[in-house]
Parts: sequence; structure tokens; C-alpha cells
Amino acid sequence: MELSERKLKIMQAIIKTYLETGEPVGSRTISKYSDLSLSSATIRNEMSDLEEMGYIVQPHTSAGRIPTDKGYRLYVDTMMEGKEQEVLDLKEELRAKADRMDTLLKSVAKLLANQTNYATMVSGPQYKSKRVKFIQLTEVDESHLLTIVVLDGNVVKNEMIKITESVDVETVAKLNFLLNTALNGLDVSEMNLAIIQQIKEQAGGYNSIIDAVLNVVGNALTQDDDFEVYTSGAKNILNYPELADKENMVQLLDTFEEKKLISKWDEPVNETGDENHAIQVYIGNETQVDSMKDCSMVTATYKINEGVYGKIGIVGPKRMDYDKVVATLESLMKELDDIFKEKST
Amino acid sequence: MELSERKLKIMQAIIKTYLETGEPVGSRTISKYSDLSLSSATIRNEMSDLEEMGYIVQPHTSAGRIPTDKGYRLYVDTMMEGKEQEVLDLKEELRAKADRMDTLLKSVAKLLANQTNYATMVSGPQYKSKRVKFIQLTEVDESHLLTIVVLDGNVVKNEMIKITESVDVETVAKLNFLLNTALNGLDVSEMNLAIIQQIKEQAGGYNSIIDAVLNVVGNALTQDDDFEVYTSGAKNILNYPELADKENMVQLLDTFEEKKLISKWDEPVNETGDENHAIQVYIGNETQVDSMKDCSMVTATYKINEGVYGKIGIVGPKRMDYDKVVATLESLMKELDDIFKEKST
DNA sequence: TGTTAGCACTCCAAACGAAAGAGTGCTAAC
DNA sequence: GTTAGCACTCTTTCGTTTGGAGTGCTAACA
Repeated sequence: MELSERKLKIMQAIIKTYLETGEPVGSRTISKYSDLSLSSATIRNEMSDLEEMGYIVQPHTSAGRIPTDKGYRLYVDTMMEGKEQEVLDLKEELRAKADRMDTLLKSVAKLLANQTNYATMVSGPQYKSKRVKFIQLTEVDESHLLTIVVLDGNVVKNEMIKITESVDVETVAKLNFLLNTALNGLDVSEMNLAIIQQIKEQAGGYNSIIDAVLNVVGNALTQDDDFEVYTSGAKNILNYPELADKENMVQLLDTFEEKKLISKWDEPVNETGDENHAIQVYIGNETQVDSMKDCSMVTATYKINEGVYGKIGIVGPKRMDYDKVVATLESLMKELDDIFKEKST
Repeated sequence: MELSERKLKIMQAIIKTYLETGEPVGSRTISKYSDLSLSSATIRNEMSDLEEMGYIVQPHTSAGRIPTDKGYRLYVDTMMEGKEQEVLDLKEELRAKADRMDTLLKSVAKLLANQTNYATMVSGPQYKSKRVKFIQLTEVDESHLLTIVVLDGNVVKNEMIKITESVDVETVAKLNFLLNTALNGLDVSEMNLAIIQQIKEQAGGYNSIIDAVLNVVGNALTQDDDFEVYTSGAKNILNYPELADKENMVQLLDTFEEKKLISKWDEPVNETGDENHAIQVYIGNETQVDSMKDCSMVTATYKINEGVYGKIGIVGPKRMDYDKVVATLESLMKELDDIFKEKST
């Protein structure tokens, strides 16, 4: 069966009404709906067709219709009317936080949750290729050495190393020199045993320190546990009765707390390169997460530098206000672009 | 009226039963309760007294009784029978995480939530007096200086400073020397304008860098925003019907997400010095937080060093299993003591 | 041939009422 | 001081009823 112009219009009317009310929408409601002047009976016939085509369903006989995932998808793909972008008044607030990435992202999560009344997840920046830019060893007191590792993109990691006996200044300088000449510019796969052996030979007698430092370097290069995810607004989900039953709620909260969605975020960002921040909409099972089968998620990707990116996700009921969410996200992304640009210049 | 031996026993029976069932408990239930062989009628008389004294209430006439906050307090203060401590099998898991404080605390929150089936909050370590131990400036590349500030207790903070033109190695060394001689050992109140002026004079021409460094130092000393709080197990609260109504739930989740409880944690720890980790029980409104009026919270304090401490809190319904929670916490605290001891030696 | 009015039918949700059950307070007897 | 007994209260549960919303179908209409 063909999707006639009129059917499209009816679909749009159904979805719009349902987004607002959350109640199954009946033929009479649509009939009264401005544009098309058709009787409820005609609408009924069309709705019957649309149901057969899989765009809407009845929760039970003699109830109105609600959109299926396929119906939402149709709406998002072809009927969403890009709202003029909200002028977000976040600049002030965000910029105040901009000096520290973690607080910035926390604020983003929070502001976005307040703004949209949905739940949000923001993942911290991911670094694609990690190379050592620079290593520094410093004696803090007679039993502690501080190891600082600066990675590509000026990511700084530090860790204390315990030492059993004090090391003199020259030795520290020597070790610093050794480590830097040997390791700078390498990524984790390039630090092979040969190089390590070479360092140890030249270091002469400070093997335990070298080991400890290499350990720190290794951690810095591989550890992903500072792959932080900031969430906010979980409580907002409770406002949507269709999600608020206990069963589902426990699972949703769990998904949120455990940030399980994130595993799915690892997928390589398809660098189609458009300036559109790759905003994507996942409806119901499209999220690939079971507990989210009654939710939708809208994600966007922010980019700090080449190869350094993170994601922002907004989670709400399927009947979320896609227009608004997408517009808000687009606006926010521009904001973030500006902030990152300022920071890097 | 006096709290006779018998009344105490009845109270205990009421509370224990209520902790298990969560239902108002009637006189007949208590009458059948092993120890005391009294008829339900007698129990009724006693219960009537206990109600008058404010230890229990009826949700409505002709319902059983439930404990009031005062009743719970009586139980916690005088009737709790210290369970033999649970042997927690957390050692392995915790030690694996022990090398990084933040992951360690996250694990603590999570394990504790799983173990108890309540919600948990763990606050990161607080440093009471902050002094600069050591400052290091390093040139990372031609437009970035890395400032590292080590505080008392080997807390490390770092921040990048942007510079407009490259600085040569000797200058960096000189600035390092200047900063360290001037600032080491000082706390934030001692860094007055006189000292700052003196540094600037001696630095000669690098005022903007000095300013930037001082800014970083100031942040390091005052910023409390790495006063992190880790939460876990919020979903567990949903399992207790008396808390799971929407109204309350939204507020509780909010309290949790915003970590609002924490503001109350700032109170000076009363260093009564016992080795008992200052385990405290807050019942209902004793938490001082409105949304928690139907909850109880048990907190413990862990100490990493002198003056470096943090708190662990377990939040559950008023009818939480206080015995178990306290025992679990005690056991955990010993575990943590061990871990911290190992780390610092 | 497409549109509409009308009607019978279905199903849910809210309202109502009856009945059961749990528990109390009081009185009188032990 | 303790207990048995009884009347009373209040909640919970369950089935019944009723109203309304909405559909599908049929027949009439343009």
C-alpha cells in the first residue's frame, strides 16, 4: 500500500497529538485537527490502513492508536520540522566552568537535563591515539617520587612512586633524560622489551624505579577508567507514567548508574565529516539496550581536537519532544564548539 | 511513666517484627512471639502505654502499631545486638582497585550497595589544612607550561598554562626556585600581597606567568570541587514500598544525584578518638534533610592520615537492618584501615 | 468511488457496595 | 494484674455496575 499524502498528514497529526498527551489518540480527535477537514469515519478508515502498514497500533480494541517504533521513525526521518534553534542561555554558566573539563561536562549534563526535562549522559573525551609527549620525574620528599606523564593533546597524568631510599638530584635528572629520550613520541605498542632493557642498562641500578615509572606510563596510556560518564536528571524519567512502573524503573536506574549505554557508544564515530555533530536518534530497541525498549535516545558527538571526541546523550520516553531535543542539542554543540575553540587558541 | 523491663521487651519484639515485615504489627503477633507468654489483651494494654509514651503509633485506628523515630532511636541506642561482624569478602576486589583513590572509593560505594541492598554515598577525602609542599613548573611545548602543585599529604594538582612566547630552560629553573623558596610550607592565608610582590620583583618581567601560577596554586589550595561524592545503589530504594511512591522518589533521587546530604557532612568530625570510626545512625528527620524524612542513614568516617578523612553513608528505609548495616560498616572500615596503612608505609 | 452518518459492539476506568479480615478498646470475670 | 470476650472501626479486596471513548461495519449520499 502506498503512503498517500493524506496518510502522512494523518500520521503527523497522530504523533504530534500523542507526543503532547501520551494518551492513545482517536479518530475524532484527528478529525477536529485543523488542516484536514474529514469526518472521523474517514479518518478511521485511514487509520485502519496505517495500522495494517505497521505505523500505529491499538493498545486494545476500541482504544485510540499510538505510534509504533516504525511510526516514530517515520516521523523523525521525514516529518520533523526543525524548530528554530532555542537560544540557550548557557553561555555564562558554561564558560564559568570551562577551565576544567570535568566540571564543564558535569555542568553540560545538568543544564541539559534541566533544559529538556529528560535524563542526560555525557561521556568524557576519548583519545584515539595516545602517545607520550613528555615524562617528568621529581623528588617530592625522601620517600616519594612524583611521576608526571604528559600525553598527546596535553593530557596530564600523575602518580606517586614510593622509594626505599632517597635519590640525589643528579640521578633524578639523569633518569628524566633517559626516559624522555627513550620514550617520547611512542605509543604503548612501540614500547617493546628492547627499549625497556636499554633504559635499564643505561640507568644502572635503579631498576625498581624504572619499573615503577614504566608502570605509570603504561597505565597512563592504556587506562580507560578515566573514561568518565556524567549523568544527570534520572529523576525526570519518573515524570513519564509509561516508564514509571517499578519493574522498568529499577532497570532503567541501573542502566543509568552503571552507564551501560556507554558500551554501545564505543562504536567508531562515522566521520562523515558534516558539520552537523552527527546527531542521531535511537528509538526503542534501536538503542540496543533491553531496559531502554520503551525509551528513545538522542545523541550528539562533540569534538575537541582531531581524534578527541565525546558523546552527549539525552534519554526520554519514546514520545519525547524530538524537535526540541534536537534543536537544543544543536544549539549546545555550537556553544561547545566555541568554548573548545577558545580554549585551544 | 516508667519503661519497665516488659515494655522494653515488647518494644524490641515490635521493632524486630516490623523490620522484617514492614507491616504494622498487632498485639496478637507479639503475643505469639516466643519469650514473653502473655495474652494479646495484656500486650494491648502495654502497647497503649507505649503509644502514649511516643514510641509507637497506629497508622489509623484499628491497625497495628509501627515504631516512631523515637522508637527506632530507643532500639538503636539500647537494644541493638551487635551482630557478629560479617566476614566481608571484599579484600580481593578492593585491593585490586587500591592504587587509585577514586576508583577505590567508587568500588566501596558499589560493593557496599550490593552487599546491603541499600543506597550508598561515599565522600572523597577531605583535607583539613592545606599547605603547599612543593611547586614545579615545566615547559611542555613552546606555548604551554605545566604547573604542578603538591600539597601536604602528597595531593597532586596540575594545570596547563598558556604562554605567548617560549621561555628558556634557565628561566623556568629560576622561576621554580623562586616559587618554591617563597611559597613552600604556606597555606592560603599566608600568601599575602607582600610575598607576591616580592616574587614578582625577583622574577623580573614574567609577571603574567607568575600570576597564572599563583592562580593555579590558589585553586589547588581552596578548590573543594574535587570533593567528590560517589553514589551507588539508588535503585535499591525502589524495593521498599514505603519509599517508592512517586512523590518521594523524585525528591530522593534528586537528593542523591545532587549529593545534597553532603552539605551536612561538613560538620566537624567529633574526634572523640575512639577506634570505632564514629559510626552514627540518623533516623528520619535526624538527617536534617527533608526528603529523607522517611529514611535512615548510617555513616562512618574513614581516616587516611591525620586530618585527612572522608565519610561513608548508607541510606535505606527507617526499617533498615541496623544490626547488619553497622556490622558491615565496621568490617569494611577495618578493611579500609588496612588498605590505607599498607599504602602509606 | 470516495465520504459520511449512524449504530451496535467492545473494552477500559472509575465508582460503588458488600464482605472479609485485622486489630483495637473496653468491660467483666478470673 | 491478667485474660477472655465482644462490639466497633477501618482498610483491603473483590465483584458489579455504569459511563464513556472509540472502533468497525453498513448503508446512504454526492
